[in-house]
Amino acid sequence: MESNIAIKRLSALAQPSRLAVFRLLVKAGPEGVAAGEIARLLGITSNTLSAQLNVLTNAGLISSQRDGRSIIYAANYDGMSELLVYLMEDCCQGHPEVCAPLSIAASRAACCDQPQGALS
Amino acid sequence: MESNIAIKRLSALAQPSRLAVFRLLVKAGPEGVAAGEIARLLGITSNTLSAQLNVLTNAGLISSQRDGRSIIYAANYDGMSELLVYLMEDCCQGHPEVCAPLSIAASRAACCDQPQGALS
DNA sequence: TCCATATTTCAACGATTATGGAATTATTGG
DNA sequence: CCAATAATTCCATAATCGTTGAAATATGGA
Repeated sequence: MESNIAIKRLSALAQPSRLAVFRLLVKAGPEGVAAGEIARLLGITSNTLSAQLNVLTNAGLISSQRDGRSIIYAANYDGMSELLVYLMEDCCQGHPEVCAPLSIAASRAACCDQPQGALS
Repeated sequence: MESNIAIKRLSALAQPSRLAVFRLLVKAGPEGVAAGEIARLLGITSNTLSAQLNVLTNAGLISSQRDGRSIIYAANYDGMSELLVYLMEDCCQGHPEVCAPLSIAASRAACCDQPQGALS
């Protein structure tokens, strides 16, 4: 992952409305939520939300798909995953003991009951 | 973790110089790096760097300690860990299959060879 | 005390960004 | 084709942010 893409994603998430939108979509799962409903749920005007959705999309954090008159937005889990990897990837250079808590936190925060054998 | 703190940390990291500083300190480990050396390594003027270090400090991502004439900065791994947990904490509400790759990525990116039994 | 080094603070400029009103495009149903 | 709904684009304004020169503070050594 390139630095400028990481910046783009961090910038996209570093704004209250966009972070709320992203977390809403993360919670909503792969089915996604229509733009209008996002606006209603978060109390944002539609044109402002449109700009925010555009930023998140350009950052590769969400994707969209038309469904009739609505456009459905969904979180891009791969994009989020890449960012997390980027933020953590240099944490152990010569100091594995330092970021052990980080590793544990990541494992615990990530999915509820994943089999630990999943990591090759 | 509160939303505004997450925003503060994401904002702090969402800037090229600051992300570079943070990753440098993450790589450097707990011994840290003096402000002047950070400036030299990254080619940033000292006053600009001082402002950046202040932002990272206020976000709880780094901490400092005087050593003679120099001030040594070091990454705050706990602060980073909290942010990662916050970003991931809602990813599995009813859809564990979706964020399994994220969990695997987190485990793989985090420390090199941590014993898997470390997670309770 | 005086000087050099290390870092921070202050003030100001230029650039970027978030926001909302108004107009525009796209889709559905009558 | 026309009206209604859904979302986006355009434009202007206000606010925030990064950067730098210059001055100020803190420490160590002579």
